[in-house]
Order: sequence, then C-alpha cells, then structure tokens
Amino acid sequence: METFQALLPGQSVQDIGRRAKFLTITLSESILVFHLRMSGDLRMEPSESPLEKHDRMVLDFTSGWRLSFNDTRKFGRVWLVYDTLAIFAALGPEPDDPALTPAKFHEMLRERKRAIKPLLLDQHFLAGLGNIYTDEALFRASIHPLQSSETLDEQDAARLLEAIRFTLASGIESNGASIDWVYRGGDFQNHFQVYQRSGKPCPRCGQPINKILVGQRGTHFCPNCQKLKGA
DNA sequence: AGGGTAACCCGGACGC
DNA sequence: TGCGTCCGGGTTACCC
Repeated sequence: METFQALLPGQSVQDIGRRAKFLTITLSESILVFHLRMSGDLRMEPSESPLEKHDRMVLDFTSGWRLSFNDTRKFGRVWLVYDTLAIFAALGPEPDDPALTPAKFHEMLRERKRAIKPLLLDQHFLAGLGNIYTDEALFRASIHPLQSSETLDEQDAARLLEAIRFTLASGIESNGASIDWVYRGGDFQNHFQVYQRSGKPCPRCGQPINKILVGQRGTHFCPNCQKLKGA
C-alpha cells in the first residue's frame, strides 16, 4: 500500500454538491470530486475512530473529524482540481432539470438512432442513470430496452421522462439500493419491479420477467408489457 | 454514428 | 474444505 499526504493547509469546506454521479466538496482554493462507482462509500467520523478495511483515502480536519473514502473494489475515483470544467464538460443534462421538457427530451431522442437502454446509460446523453434505474424506468414507461430512440413518439418520450424522474426520486427516497454488501442502509431493492427479478412474475401482468444482455449489461424487462413497437 | 469488446477491480456465488 | 471460474457495477479506449 502506497501512502502519501496531500496537505490542504488553511482550506475549509465551502460547499458540497453533486453533478451527475459526481460528488463535489468545494474547498477554499480547490475542489475535491468523488465518483463512488459501485462500491465507494464516504464516512464522516471522529479522527480517532479505527480505520476500516478498504479505506482508500482519509481527510483529517482540524475540528477533529475525519472524512474516509472507503472503496472495496477500487472502482471509485477522486480528483483534486481547481475547476470541474474538464470533468463535467461533456455531461448531458440532469434528469430533473426543468429546462428538460418532454418536448426537448423527445427532440434529443429523435436526434439519435440508438437502442434506448444504452442511450439512457450514456452520461453524455443524460446524466445520472445507472443500470438499475434504467431498467426500472423503462419498465415503468413500458418501453423495450432495445427500442431505437428515434422511433419513440412524443407520448413515449413524455412517459419515459416521467418514469426516469419517478424512479430516481423513489431511489433517493429509499436511500438507494443495498443489493451488494458494500451499500448501506438502502431500501430501494425492496421496490424493484424488474431488476434482478428474471423469471419472477411481472408486477403488472404476471408474465415472467426476462433477462437479456444489452451492451454487455444485464437487462431486465417484461416481454409482455415492454414490446418492441414498429418492428 | 453506432455497436461490440476489453479493461479496470475484487468479494461473493457457484461448480467441482 | 479448497480450489478455479464467473459475475457485475460505471466508464473509457479502441476497433470495425
């Protein structure tokens, strides 16, 4: 294990924020940016607390508190930057941006010609959806994961945008999903409609949920409720 | 432009 | 019990 010390003398926390799946801690003269990927976790605790297994970075504050970045699978990333432009420049809009109207979303979908699931996962198209939320949102909107984006009409787009917003809000309300031992305290896994429910009955029609591979990602959907249209 | 694939990482699940 | 193998999450790189 290599260790080094990064000193941030005299700097204090000015703000805490989020853009897409990135967390930002704005300091007096620089910005800490975190991406937890799937196994990352941040803890605030007294500096004298024992370190935990897989703690990858710790920040000691003069107040006696410590911020620990724990990441079992080392997938997470941390940057110390002077501005976030380079990291955030290419990101798509936030799903909850009021400027993202159903009409605008429809236009974005029509400009592309790509299977809807990988498109929704593409952070440059729309920022914030991961595999779980994409499957859940497509189910709620009754759209097949392989449906090509430009074939979705205004109503489809409006339904999908609503489903995305609803699904993300539900996940946040549940403190996320704790499907893995690395997540803590989340409850959203108890609200999954399709994700990791292959073979189990669709909550809407009772037909078995199907699982396929789309762009190397496990993809769960109801073949009866989410039919490919116009094919 | 879109897609397919591999890489990163590692603990748990699974099969033998 | 002890192996080996596969899996999956988000993202980028690279190839066709």
